[in-house]
Amino acid sequence: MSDRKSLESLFHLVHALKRQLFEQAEQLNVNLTPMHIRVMKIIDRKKPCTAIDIASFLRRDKAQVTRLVNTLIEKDLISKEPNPNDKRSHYLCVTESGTRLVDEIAKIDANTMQMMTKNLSEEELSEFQRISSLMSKNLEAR
Amino acid sequence: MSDRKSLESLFHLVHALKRQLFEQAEQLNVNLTPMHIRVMKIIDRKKPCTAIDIASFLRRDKAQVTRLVNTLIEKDLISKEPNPNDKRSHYLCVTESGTRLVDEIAKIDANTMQMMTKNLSEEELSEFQRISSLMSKNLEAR
DNA sequence: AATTATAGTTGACATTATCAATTACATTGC
DNA sequence: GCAATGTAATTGATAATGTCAACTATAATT
Repeated sequence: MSDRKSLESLFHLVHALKRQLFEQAEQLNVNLTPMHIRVMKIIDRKKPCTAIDIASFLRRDKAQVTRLVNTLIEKDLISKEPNPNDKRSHYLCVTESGTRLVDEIAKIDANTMQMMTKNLSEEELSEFQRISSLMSKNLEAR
Repeated sequence: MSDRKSLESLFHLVHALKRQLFEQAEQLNVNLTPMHIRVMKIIDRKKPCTAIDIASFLRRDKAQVTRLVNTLIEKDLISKEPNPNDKRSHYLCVTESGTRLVDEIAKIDANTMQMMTKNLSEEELSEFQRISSLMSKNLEAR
């Protein structure tokens, strides 16, 4: 069960979290996926924000970002503004209805976070995050 | 960056780990995916093992397990034996070539684990696993 | 014996992800 | 200034993972 040298506990957490995020997305009633929601949060936080910013933050292919962004534009949650420094690029901006969605996301997010960490101390949580960062850096440093 | 109340560090770890597992799978040169490899490990460890055992351990749909198992059978890595207690069900058994693969997997796995946790103490690692378990239980308990 | 439950399979489909090729613009070095 | 090279974004193709619903066959329950 508690195999010191196995990743099962992490795998199970990841899977449970994924399901949780899908349910979160459903609660928003706006037909978006978890990745769309992550992108909304990123655009809301980082201003100005380009597609490349999103791709590099998420460490994802630009192709995926383009498609996620397109859906968000179709749904009038974000808009593309010209990037004065680079005609190839655009600034992505949260619209009014996008802002309302981001507010909803924040509330639901807080609930999830609280549920997930309800019996953990601040120290345990930050320790968990510190170790997560170390491990991902170990994997990425190659 | 180090947002106390965000899951970004975990998300990044998950993504880095996923990439790592794909590379592991490629190293095996047997055209299997990370999930196939997880299933091989499960069948090897749990004897006897049925498809339902795998589904419940992975918390995955039976449909997915059926397909993963079928690929492994096609590649002669596991075989289906009759389950004497239930004619609907089968015992899944690692074949000879499957056993050789499992051995290779173990080696590559150990390398990954070492790389990922190289600057972590035993205590940190087990703390990480303890917290992971707690969080996934929190999410699953509903 | 009839009803209900379970093991496994199959088909359809959504989400996430990557790669390669392309277009348009930007930057660098001559 | 201009050629070469690099970068932002898009599009098409495709793979891996995951879920749901419907189904068959067998098991368990009443």
